[in-house]
Amino acid sequence: NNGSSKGKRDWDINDAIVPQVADLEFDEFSEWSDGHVRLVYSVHNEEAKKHISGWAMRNTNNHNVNILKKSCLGVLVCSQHCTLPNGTKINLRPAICDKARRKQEGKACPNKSCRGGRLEIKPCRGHCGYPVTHFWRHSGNAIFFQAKGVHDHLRPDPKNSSVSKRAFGRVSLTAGKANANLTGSRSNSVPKKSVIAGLVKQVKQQQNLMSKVLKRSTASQPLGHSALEIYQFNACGKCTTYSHCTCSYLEESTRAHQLSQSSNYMSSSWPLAANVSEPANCESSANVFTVNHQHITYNYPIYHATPTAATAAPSKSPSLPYTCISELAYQPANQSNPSSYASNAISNGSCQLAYESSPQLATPEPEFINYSQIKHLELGCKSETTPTIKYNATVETQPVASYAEDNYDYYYQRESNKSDYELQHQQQQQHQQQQHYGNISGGHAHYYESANSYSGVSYFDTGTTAPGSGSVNSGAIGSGSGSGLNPSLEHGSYGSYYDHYANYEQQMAVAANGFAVAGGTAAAAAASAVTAVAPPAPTLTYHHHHHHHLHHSTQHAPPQAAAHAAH
DNA sequence: AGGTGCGGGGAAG
DNA sequence: CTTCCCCGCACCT
Repeated sequence: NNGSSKGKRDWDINDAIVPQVADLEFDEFSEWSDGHVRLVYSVHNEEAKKHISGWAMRNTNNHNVNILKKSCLGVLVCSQHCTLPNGTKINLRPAICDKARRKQEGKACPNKSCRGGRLEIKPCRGHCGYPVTHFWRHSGNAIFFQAKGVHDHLRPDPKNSSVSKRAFGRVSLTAGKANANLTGSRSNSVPKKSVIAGLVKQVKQQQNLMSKVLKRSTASQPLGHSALEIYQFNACGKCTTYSHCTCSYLEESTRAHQLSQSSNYMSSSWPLAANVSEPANCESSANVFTVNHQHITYNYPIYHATPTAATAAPSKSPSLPYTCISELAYQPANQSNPSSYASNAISNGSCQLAYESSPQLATPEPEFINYSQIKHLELGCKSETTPTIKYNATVETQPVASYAEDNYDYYYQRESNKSDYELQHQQQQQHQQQQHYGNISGGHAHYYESANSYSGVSYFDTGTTAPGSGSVNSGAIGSGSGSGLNPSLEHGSYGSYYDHYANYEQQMAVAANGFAVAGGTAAAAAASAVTAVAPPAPTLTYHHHHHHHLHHSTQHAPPQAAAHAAH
C-alpha cells in the first residue's frame, strides 16, 4: 500500500477527525517504521494494540490521554566503538525502564575483543535533533500510528540477542561467567577487572551525579552534550538553530542518510568521537548528519486531515521533500525527482520555526493541535513573532479544508523507509562479511510475542468518522467501548480509558458538518449522528494544570467522562 | 525485573 | 501561565 490508497493517509494524529479506514485497508504492522510514517492498524492487531516498536520507544507524558506519545531512546553503543567479530557494532536496545536503563549504561562492552569499552547511550536525534516520536491513537475500528523523524542510528538488536544477553545477562562487571569470559579474553591487556569495575562504577556515579545536578539541562542529553553539539550533528551547519534550518528531506534522503550514517557510524561515531566538530552540511551528501533535518512538517503537518480535506485535497505534485512548511507553501512543485533533494536542501531562512534550543527529550511540538486552528502556521512555522497557536482552540472555528497539500502521500508515505533502512543495515552487514546474526537482520519478524489478552488499551476513540456510532455519544466509555466495532478492545484496568476526544470528534463533525459531507457517507453518517446530540462545543485545553484533556462544558458523555474532566 | 501507561509535580521559559 | 520532563505508582508480562 505504498503510496497507493490515496486519502487513506490524509490525516494527522492531531486531527480532530481521523478518517475511517476500511477493514481491508489496514496496514500490516510495521515494527520498524522509520521516517514520517502514518499507518492505520486494525484494533485487532495485537502488536498495534501494544504500541510495539522495534525501536526502544519510551512513553513520554504529554498529558493527553487520547494520544500516546513515545520517544526513541536511541541505542546502546560501545564507548570504544569496537567491532564485533562479525564486523558489526555493538548496538543494543536500551531498556525502556529508566532504572533498568541506568543500570545498562556503563556496563562493560559485551564484545570479548573490546578493551575497556563500556556501554553508553547514543541518543536518538532523528527528529530535528530530538528523539523520533511515535504517536498512537485509537479511533473507531482502527489504531492510528504516526511517526515523526528518522532515526539517526541503527536498529537496536533485539533484547534477546546473543550480544544483548551477554551484555545484560546476569553478568556483573566483577563476576559472572560471561564477564569472566569477556575479561578473560582481554585479560592480557587489561590489568584487573576490578579496575574496570571501579572505573565503570565511577562513571556511573558521575552520571548519576550529573543527572542529579544538571537534571533538566542534560535530560535529553544523557551524555552531557551541549546544545551546540547536538546542533552540529543535526543541523545543516548553516542555520543557527534547528528552527532555522531549512534543509529539506526527501524519501531518498533517508537512504542516503542511513547509508552515510552507517558508514559514519562505523568510522567516527559520536558520542565518543573527537570529531564531533565536523558540522553537518546540507550540501554534503557525504555527511551523515546532514540528513537529520526533519523539520517543521513534522510538527505542523501540511495537512489538515478532515474527511473533507482528505478527499477534497487537490492533488499537487508530490514533488517536494520534507521541508519547512513555508517552503512547501511557497515553492512551486518543480522537482518531482527526489534525488534532487540535495540541492533543494539548501534553501535558507524561509522557515523560522522556533524550536528553542532548550534540551528536551521529547519533541518540542505541541502535543495536540487542532489544525483547523492553525492553518496560518503553515506559513509561519512556529514563529516567534507569530503568537502561534492556541491549543485551547475550540470548535467554534471550523476546520479549513482548502489548504490540503497533496504532497502528503509523497512526504509521508514512508513505507520505503523500512526498506531503506534495511538496505542500509544489510549493506553494513554484507559490508562486513555478514555472519549469522540473523536475529538482528530484518529476518525475524517481531520479537515481541503477541498476547491475546492484552488489555492495556488507552487511546481509543469511538469517534472517527465511523458510522453506526450509536454509541458514539455515550460510547467510548467503560464497558461497551464503542459500538461493538471493536469487541476485543477492552478497556482493561486502567480507569481512564475512553475517549473524550471521540466526543470532540463528534462535535467537530457537527461543527464541520457542512464540509464533512465530502468525507463520504460514513463520515456524513457520523456527522449527522452526532448532530443529533448537538453537544456544546468542547474546548481542547492544555492548561488545566497538568490535565490536558478535552473538557466538555457539559456532558453528554456522563459519569466517567465527567469524572475524568473533573480533574 | 522489566515494559507500559498514568499522572503528579517541579522546573524552565 | 504554558510546556516539558522526571519520577513514582500501578498493572502486566
